Amino acid sequence: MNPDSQNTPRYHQQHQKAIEAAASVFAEKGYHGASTQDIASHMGIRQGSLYYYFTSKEAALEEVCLAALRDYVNQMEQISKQVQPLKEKLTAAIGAHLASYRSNSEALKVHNEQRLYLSEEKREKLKTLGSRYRQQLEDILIEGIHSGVLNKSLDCHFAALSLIGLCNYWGAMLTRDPKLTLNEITSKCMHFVLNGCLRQIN
Amino acid sequence: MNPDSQNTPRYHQQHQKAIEAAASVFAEKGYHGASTQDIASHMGIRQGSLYYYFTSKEAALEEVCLAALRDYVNQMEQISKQVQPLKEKLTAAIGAHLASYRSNSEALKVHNEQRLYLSEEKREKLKTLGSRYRQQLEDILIEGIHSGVLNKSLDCHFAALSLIGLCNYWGAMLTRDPKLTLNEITSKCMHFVLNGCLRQIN
DNA sequence: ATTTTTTTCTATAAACCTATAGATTCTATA
DNA sequence: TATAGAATCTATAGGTTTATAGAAAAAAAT
Repeated sequence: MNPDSQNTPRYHQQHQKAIEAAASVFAEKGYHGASTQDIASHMGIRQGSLYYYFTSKEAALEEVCLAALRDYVNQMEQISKQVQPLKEKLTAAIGAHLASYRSNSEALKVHNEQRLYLSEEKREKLKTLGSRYRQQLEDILIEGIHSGVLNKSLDCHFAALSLIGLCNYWGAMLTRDPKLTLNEITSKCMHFVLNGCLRQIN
Repeated sequence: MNPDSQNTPRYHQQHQKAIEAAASVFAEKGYHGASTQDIASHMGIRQGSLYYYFTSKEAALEEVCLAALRDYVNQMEQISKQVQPLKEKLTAAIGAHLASYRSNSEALKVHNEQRLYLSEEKREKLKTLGSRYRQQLEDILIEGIHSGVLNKSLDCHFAALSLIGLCNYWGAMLTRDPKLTLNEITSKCMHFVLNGCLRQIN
């Protein structure tokens, strides 16, 4: 394959479609449960032709994960840049996280559930991006402490990870149960994370 | 195979070993990523011999999930029966959930992450047990409201599910990062769930 | 000690899966 | 319209996987 060929608009567009198809199929069947045949069928080409866009099945998984993270980190960057009170920022962050499960061709779900099946080397690449995303969330929380909205003794690292865990759980639920609405889950998560379960004592 | 043969002590013991081997292998490689060869090797028998204990690979997954849930629901039953203040009960529940990720041959992890690969029919069977477990957690929370410890307006259903999501997340972390200690994560989860992140206003 | 039953093994059929090579069709441009 | 290059297809090698059948070994019963 001529290396230039990857610069045509058509290549770019089909490559994109291939990533989306892979994301969708991996999300449904898991990495090992999905075949390259499944992915190819999903985008309407033959199994062998897929290798014009991916060098291997594992490379497909890597691209899906990278795309998901890049999208997500960018979104978070936008949110954390904005000058807004904590609650608005956090709502935006949680909402974006949950929304990506519905819209993002399930790529984020694949990242969360299937990235362990990548080789160690490829997983490392993801880690950098992934921790940037956690760090941004953490920064939002730290800012919230400084502005006096959040508890001074909050362990922001633990809280950020917990928030991610919570969003991943409800994000996965959103993809399975169409009756759940994005807004409702977002606001319930917000309330849960901010207030906890205890009775407030005034 | 004579159907009586399943009643010998040896059969029972080996069958148990097979379930544990399957749990361990599925936890590490995922259902589709693991082969019946892997499971057999893990328990020191030949691939073909495994079919003396499982009718199929999928049946193995089902048995692992069922065993995990049964164990877990029993544990929860013990905890919810005890007459204890809410915080103690909840700590015991969270602790038991997290602990099972380390001790339980990873069967619970398999249930949480791999049960989607079961046929719909088999998944249904699990649902009953699974919702009993969620219900018990929910009941603990409801009791907490009545005793005045928890917020009256708490959505116990949502909170119970969120708690499960949180425990699954940290449980998975516990299996990956040996530096994390069970007690520390348990108490941090408790604190997070009870108090949330907001500054308490007195 | 012999027979029966249980457990494990060997060997293999049948299906499936990834990845590649080379032929073919399509598309854009000269 | 002829031609070069891009995109897709067909066919297949080489490997793995699940599941089964029948032989062999081990254990239990007579």
